[in-house]
Amino acid sequence: MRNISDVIEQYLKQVLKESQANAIEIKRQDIAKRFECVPSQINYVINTRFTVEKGYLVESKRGGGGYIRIRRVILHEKQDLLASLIDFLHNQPNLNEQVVENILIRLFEEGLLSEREVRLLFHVLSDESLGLHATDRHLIRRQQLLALMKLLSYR
Amino acid sequence: MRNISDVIEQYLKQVLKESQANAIEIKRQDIAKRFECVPSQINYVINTRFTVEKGYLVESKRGGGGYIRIRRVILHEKQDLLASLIDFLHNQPNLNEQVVENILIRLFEEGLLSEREVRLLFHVLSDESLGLHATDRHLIRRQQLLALMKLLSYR
DNA sequence: TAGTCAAAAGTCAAAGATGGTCAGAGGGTG
DNA sequence: CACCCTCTGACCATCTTTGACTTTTGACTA
Repeated sequence: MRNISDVIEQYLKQVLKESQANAIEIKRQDIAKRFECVPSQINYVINTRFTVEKGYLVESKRGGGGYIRIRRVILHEKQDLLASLIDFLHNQPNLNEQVVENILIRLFEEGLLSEREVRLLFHVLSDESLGLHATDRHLIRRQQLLALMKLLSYR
Repeated sequence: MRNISDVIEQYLKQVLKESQANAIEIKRQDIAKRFECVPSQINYVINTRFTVEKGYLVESKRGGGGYIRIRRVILHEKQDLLASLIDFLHNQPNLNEQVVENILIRLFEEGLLSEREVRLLFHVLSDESLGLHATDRHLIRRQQLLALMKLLSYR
């Protein structure tokens, strides 16, 4: 293998495969030492190889007792729908309540959200809840809906 | 477990669970000795892990015969829980990710949200999703969480 | 009763321990 | 050569641990 990133990637995937739990917890420093590279190399590997689209979920904690946890997740089969909604969100400047509702209902119809989840989210994303000026509302909704899509992309 | 704070947290929660009274009384010095740490470590654990929004109440007394009493607050009535959280939201200026997570998990523990709903909402209310400056984030979170409480209050 | 002292617990800031980010240098490939 | 990955290190953010100093409380003493 030609570069260290690939080697580290393979190593992590191997460990992941061997673990029962679908998840591993590593110490950045340890891995860096094992492969004799700088710690930030590990971030590079994770950012380029263990992304959500590739079916991985990464959490971490800093400070004493810190760790990086990598989890294998199963992607939802409706990636196309999500991609098109994400695309829509990026190009639609006007995210008023009606548009938000449409999106949420669409997600419900496609089986990605329950009725109750739609209600919760709609309430949280409503004009009343957000307050603010219209432009800010649109902006925040876009970001929050995008975060939602990202979460829905796996089970 | 990685760090002493987590260990002490687990220990205290265990003792709490085993006690009949929903409350325990400890001597700071004793706990510190048991885990071989400085006494103020205990304060750290209490301040970071046994917070109001997580549903804990802490009282203490100094001097001879001093103690620290930790009480688990259990609110069987949905309205009581929501009222106390609403109260908390109004009085807590600092609504960072950790606090938001604590609140959502509390709602889960008391049966008002499912695990998945917690994940959805936490994601939507995360730093990453909100972007913005800290103060604005806190503000928006307060409003959105209050909206959530309101919705949850009528079943 | 007032004063003193020792035994708690509290506070806070500095030091320690991790992980994250980012921009620029380095290298391989079409 | 141009471009796209990789690699590196300086600097940043966050959580934990530690210890010096402070405050509170009750018992004992004058």
